[in-house]
Amino acid sequence: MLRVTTRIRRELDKRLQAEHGMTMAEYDALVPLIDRPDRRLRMADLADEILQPRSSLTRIVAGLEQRGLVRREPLAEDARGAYAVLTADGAEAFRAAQRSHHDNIRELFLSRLDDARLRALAFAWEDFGERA
Amino acid sequence: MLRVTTRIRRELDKRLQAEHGMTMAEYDALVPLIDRPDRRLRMADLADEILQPRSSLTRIVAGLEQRGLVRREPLAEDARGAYAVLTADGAEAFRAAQRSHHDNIRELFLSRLDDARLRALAFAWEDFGERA
DNA sequence: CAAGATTGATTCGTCAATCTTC
DNA sequence: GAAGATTGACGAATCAATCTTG
Repeated sequence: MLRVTTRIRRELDKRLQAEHGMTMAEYDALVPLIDRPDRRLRMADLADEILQPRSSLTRIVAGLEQRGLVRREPLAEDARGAYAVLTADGAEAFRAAQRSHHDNIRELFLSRLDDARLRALAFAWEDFGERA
Repeated sequence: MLRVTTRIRRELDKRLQAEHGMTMAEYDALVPLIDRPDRRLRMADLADEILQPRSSLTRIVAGLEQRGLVRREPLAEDARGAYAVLTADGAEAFRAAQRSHHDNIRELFLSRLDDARLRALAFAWEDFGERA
């Protein structure tokens, strides 16, 4: 199962790159940002949300910033910290990517499972992270 | 779910490296070899089994060969081809790695699911590869 | 000296190009 | 010219070391 999901993730990544020039690591980083009303998160908090080391997030945000999808902003309260802020371009690019990404997930994954199997999966995984 | 499984795989990989100096890609490549009675497979066939591009397999086998776990062997029938052959050292190293890898899978994954959830997972994933 | 963040250096994975044999 | 396999070159991920501010 780990093998299959890895394979699906690889294919999703490839398509996202081909269709939107965006890696899945970048996509994953944008998700928590677009969910925020102010579209910003501190670097460390964002890194934790997407389960990535801080150094990896630095590279990811650097790439996104260069393409104008995210910008860094210093904090007033703490001169050490920095926000990653989603730009208007970034929000638009993300939504476009999200549409085809969801389509791809349906095609490669969800459509291959009937209702009973989907329910079984939902049951098996619910609260996995929270359980011991 | 894809996120969680990716995270588990990352942790499994890290532990395999720390405990046995072996990546999961290497581990995955050894599995089909140890299953064969003659402990050998053609490079292209092995690449297909583990769902990796041929070029990736070449690197993986190169690393394993350097450590004496695998050796390359030319084919009598076709001078283009090459076998990857598991050595005695390789078989021993693999079995040791396999023990702790299975322990790690139990700890990070299986132990967090009760029987009902394990059955649900098995049901959801059975024959996934074979279905449309 | 701890926390937030970045950088240097290394490794891993992959594509496209290449080499050899069929 | 196609198949089997490897190599060159590049991108992505991550650890340890570093820089700055608290």
